[in-house]
Amino acid sequence: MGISKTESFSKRQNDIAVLMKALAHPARIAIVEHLLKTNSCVCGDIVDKLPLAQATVSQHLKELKGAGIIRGEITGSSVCYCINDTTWKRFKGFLDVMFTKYERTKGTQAEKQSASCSSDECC
Amino acid sequence: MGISKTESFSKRQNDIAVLMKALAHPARIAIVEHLLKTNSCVCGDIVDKLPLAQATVSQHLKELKGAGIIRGEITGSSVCYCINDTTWKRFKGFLDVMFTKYERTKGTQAEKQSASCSSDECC
DNA sequence: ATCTTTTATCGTATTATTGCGATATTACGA
DNA sequence: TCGTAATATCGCAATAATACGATAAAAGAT
Repeated sequence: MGISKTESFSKRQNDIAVLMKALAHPARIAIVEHLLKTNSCVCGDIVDKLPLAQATVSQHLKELKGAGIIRGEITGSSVCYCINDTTWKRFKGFLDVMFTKYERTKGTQAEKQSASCSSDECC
Repeated sequence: MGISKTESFSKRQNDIAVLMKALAHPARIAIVEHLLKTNSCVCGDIVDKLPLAQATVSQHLKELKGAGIIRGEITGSSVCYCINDTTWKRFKGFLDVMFTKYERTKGTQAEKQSASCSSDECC
């Protein structure tokens, strides 16, 4: 997507961005949602569920795996995918912090923001 | 980023992907974190805080705004940015559902998954 | 050994993103 | 009105993502 000045940002910010990017495609959301629902994650099943060619699905799986969001285990000639607990918890942790920050700021400035950011001092 | 078959996926999945994509860059994470911390969101302040040219920051702001994550209000010759409450809550809602699904599946299959997805029936 | 099934990788056309200088736009002040 | 300050947009070069057919690689089955 064009050169990115990742080195100018914190590791934390880059980590979050990597996870978000991995989920920044409806096919990958579909894959993750499928894995969240059923833990049955043979690659072929995922290919069958998605309206994309096998090669394309494989590429999406690779990206999710690259970001650490899923793990794949070889079982004979098929591969079994599942959510990577460690990363998923880390992701949830990042978001919890952000959502908490939001609530805190919201709460502090409740009156000022009542008219949804249209007062002089809202920003 | 190349043609995407968005029409093949649900509105929900596309909506989530759009929000994730908007946050899939460390600069945009930095902007959102800044807005979460201080509600002071004059555009110039953000430009000063980021190691990017003004034009580039403006483009990132536009993308965040396009996804509905932030809102911009014109105040004289400057623009005041803040988190868009509606979208932010919707985003949190999407993620809450995913995290809940995860906990549920995890709980249900606690024994099977004990060895972290390496048993025969894990997937 | 050969064929089949399953998944990954390669090659490639198309399209999107990133970053920035240059320039336009808008509001304010002298 | 003219100049200045604050943002947005344009245009471009460089790079990354998407999708898929073709093909490779690995494991089972016959």
